[in-house]
Amino acid sequence: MTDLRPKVRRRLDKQAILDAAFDLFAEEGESGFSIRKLAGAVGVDPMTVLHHFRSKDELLRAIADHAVRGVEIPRATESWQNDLKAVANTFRSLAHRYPRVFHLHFRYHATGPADHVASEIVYCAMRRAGLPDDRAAGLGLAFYAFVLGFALAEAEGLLRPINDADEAELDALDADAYKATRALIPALKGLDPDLAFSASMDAFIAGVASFPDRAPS
Amino acid sequence: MTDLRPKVRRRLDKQAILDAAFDLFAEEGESGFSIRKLAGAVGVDPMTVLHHFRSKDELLRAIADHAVRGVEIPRATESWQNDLKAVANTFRSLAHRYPRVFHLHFRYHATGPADHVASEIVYCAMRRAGLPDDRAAGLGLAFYAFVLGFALAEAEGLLRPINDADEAELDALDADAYKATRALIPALKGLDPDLAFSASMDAFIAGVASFPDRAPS
DNA sequence: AGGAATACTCTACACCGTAGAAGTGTCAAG
DNA sequence: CTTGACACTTCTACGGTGTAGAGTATTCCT
Repeated sequence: MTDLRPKVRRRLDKQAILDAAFDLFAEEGESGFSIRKLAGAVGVDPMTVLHHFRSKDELLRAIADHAVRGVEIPRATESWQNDLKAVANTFRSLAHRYPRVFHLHFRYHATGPADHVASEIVYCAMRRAGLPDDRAAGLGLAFYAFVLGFALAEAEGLLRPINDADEAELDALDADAYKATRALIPALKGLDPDLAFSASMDAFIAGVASFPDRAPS
Repeated sequence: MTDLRPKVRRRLDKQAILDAAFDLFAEEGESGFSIRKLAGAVGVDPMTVLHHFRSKDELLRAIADHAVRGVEIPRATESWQNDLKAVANTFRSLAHRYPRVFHLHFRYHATGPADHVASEIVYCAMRRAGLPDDRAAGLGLAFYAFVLGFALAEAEGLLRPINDADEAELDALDADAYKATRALIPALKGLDPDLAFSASMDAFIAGVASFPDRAPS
């Protein structure tokens, strides 16, 4: 009945493979990742990998889980606003740390322990903000999607300050039709993603706080 | 010097290939898409595809462009709030229409005409909301990232109402540690993504409208 | 010790993107 | 009309991929 030994051995190997897989994926990105490369890096036959993970898809799922498993969700505080910001910052810094892995969270929407902890904090915050249950659920999920989306966009390079080529492209736009875009070129050159993120978080939170049909807190 | 004829012929073929590529990708998803399948569907040699698109990567980029090229961005109105919502709805419905294609917008952050039109409206709205230029740039981009992120999350199934299996998983969570999550299970079962989206848009917009250092509108 | 389970490897197959050479048809210049 | 240039298409081939299936080695339980 006590089958610890084989499992110990097996689990160690499986974990070692997963660690190596994560490292390889984080370094090379999805296009540079293959089971054969991974097997080569671990010094093992490719089919050994598939013995532990039934398919590449399952391995990628495990990689996605592995990333989120390492995050520390800060405990809830007395301010729901701060709690929301803390959750948001946690996921954003996760995306910063592993920019090439982060998109897997969308493909395999992980519902591991860390995700449950995070969404509990979000839901709790929404209710503490005085929202009725249906609103809390919807806005909580939307908040989650927003945060993940922002983090992904950032990881994929969508929010980088514009370079000279970008500037030239914007400068070539019609001066009348694109007045605002052209006027903001200097601001876009000096864009601070941290500031943009915290400002937009503040905006969203302020919007939640002033939600029409909320109860008094 | 006048080499119009051959180009006309060529463009038609190239466009036909791109159309077929888009259809195949939209139907099968990225994992079911290959140059060889596409070539088979068009009735042409695989290398012909690569003659028109230098590589698969370039073809995918063209597919991403193709999707966004078809969207109609509504013209700016007198209400910047409505303009923001209109842009948001445009991209969200794009994701609804082509859920398996939408993630390409993150990989190849398209800056085609449609994107310029959309971001002009967003920037213009932010300035009309009274934000200073640096804030307008940051919040405009953040708004964009939020909207794309929400749409992607939805396309990937992150915002579907929970099913019985999900419910059982949530129900199995610790009753004390996950009070809010468990309390919201009924709301999550009846979740309305449209409502969640519009409510969160309202929240964000209300937050922008009440931004501290904005000028009087 | 014997048997069963587990871990691992080898071989093989179908599929992939694409480099390079070899047609093929069309057109402008001689 | 011939010739050359050129865009277009195809053929062949190479190295890479995920993984099914059979075989081997190791380990554990009785």
